Amino acid sequence: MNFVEELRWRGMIHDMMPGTEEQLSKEHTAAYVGIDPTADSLHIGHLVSIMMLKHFQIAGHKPIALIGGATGMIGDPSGKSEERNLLDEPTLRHNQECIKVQLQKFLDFNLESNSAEIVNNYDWMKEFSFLSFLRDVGKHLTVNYMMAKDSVKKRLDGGNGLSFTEFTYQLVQGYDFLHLNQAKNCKLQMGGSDQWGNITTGTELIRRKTGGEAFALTCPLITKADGGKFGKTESGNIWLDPEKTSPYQFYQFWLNCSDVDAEKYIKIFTLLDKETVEKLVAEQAEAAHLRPLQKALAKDITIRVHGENEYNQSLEASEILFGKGTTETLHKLNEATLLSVFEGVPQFEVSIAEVEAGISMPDFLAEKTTIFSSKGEARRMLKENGVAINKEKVGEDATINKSNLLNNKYILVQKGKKNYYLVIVK
RNA sequence: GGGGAGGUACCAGAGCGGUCAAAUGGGGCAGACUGUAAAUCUGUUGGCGCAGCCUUCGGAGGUUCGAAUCCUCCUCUCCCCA
Repeated sequence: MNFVEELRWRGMIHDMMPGTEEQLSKEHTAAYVGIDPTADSLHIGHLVSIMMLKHFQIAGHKPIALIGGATGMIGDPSGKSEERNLLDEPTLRHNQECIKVQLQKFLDFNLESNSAEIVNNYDWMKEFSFLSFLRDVGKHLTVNYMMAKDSVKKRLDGGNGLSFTEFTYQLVQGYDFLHLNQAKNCKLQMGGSDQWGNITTGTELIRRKTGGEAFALTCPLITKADGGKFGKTESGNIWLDPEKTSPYQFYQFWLNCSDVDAEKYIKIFTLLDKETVEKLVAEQAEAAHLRPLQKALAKDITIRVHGENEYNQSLEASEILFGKGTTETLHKLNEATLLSVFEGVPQFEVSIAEVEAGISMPDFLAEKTTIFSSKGEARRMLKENGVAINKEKVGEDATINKSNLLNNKYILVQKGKKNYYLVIVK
């Protein structure tokens, strides 16, 4: 199965320039995707294009990850995007290094023929003078062409205006492609479907300026069945960095996907082959409550990103918290297990003296700890039967005292079904 | 530079002198149902010592018994014309 066929059955192709498939079967090709270096970690939103690179490399081609140090400073008008902050160079470099480490979990940087590579467009844009840019790049494309782009048209019609900077964005990104085309013989750019306009500006620029050939391939934007934004939770992005999103939370994110989404995601975010996926889908249809799809998806991607150990711990933690876990089993857990289960769960400290004296529920939840942001909110939730201590629902009038301690120093608080907090009593 | 419109809770958006802690929708959170799903239904969504009080409607003053609502100045945003 070639690269394009592979992506096709996985539902990862939204649009493709004619001739792309031929180019790839003709010779080994280099392709790139752009990544915004706005943080020192990737989040799962980045994963789609990284998986495209991964498949690309598996197919024997050369993947390039372009860190958008320069473009990130400008702000892509495609979709609504807020004004970006200028990153200073040390931050940029730091982010680039961190991202590289994470990319190594997906791409192979030590191959003889088609090693992955990382480049940063800041490196070639920073010395580029405005005049040279106008002469060497701006001259080759007409404003008419640029205005015909959907992303530009939308903003022009929207009544909100479009700054010159944003308008120019496509030229800068287009120049990246031209640069890589000349420097590294890169002939393909991939990205999300929202990037189509920007990518084609690049291919157009290459054609007009050098007469060379270049291609574009985009994947559909990842959506959720309920229309929500993919990869976001109440607490923000799902990061690959375990400091930002614990392996347990990471694992839970995938495990919690709806059935519809899981089937889509497993094709995109894992390398499981068609046969395996089809088997899992069949199993899901038969015994949906066992959620074979979600489990396989969560397992595969958690191991890839965090490793086998972390996966096993997350699995164990999930079983204790959601499975047969009761107050008794919690009391029976030894300290080491307890701590490893709750690694990555928000923690609070309360003094032993206060616990011995007894603390009222609203005080405990909103004052001694910040599990709730106000006592009113805590009370509300208590009334709604939404708070449990050590897996046992409690009411508004309950108090915290010594009998609630697990291993003499821990209290497990549960807000709703899925949010856990560990209070350490000292 | 001239003219116009407008800044209300997480967002969108009503309210235009008292009955406004502020309609409605979306989003969030929780409960029921379930499979840690989806859909649905219900509750809730400023703070507190919670039948009461305190702080909110861009900012600062003012009018009034009483202001999100009226007046003055400031400020920010957007649109149109030059």
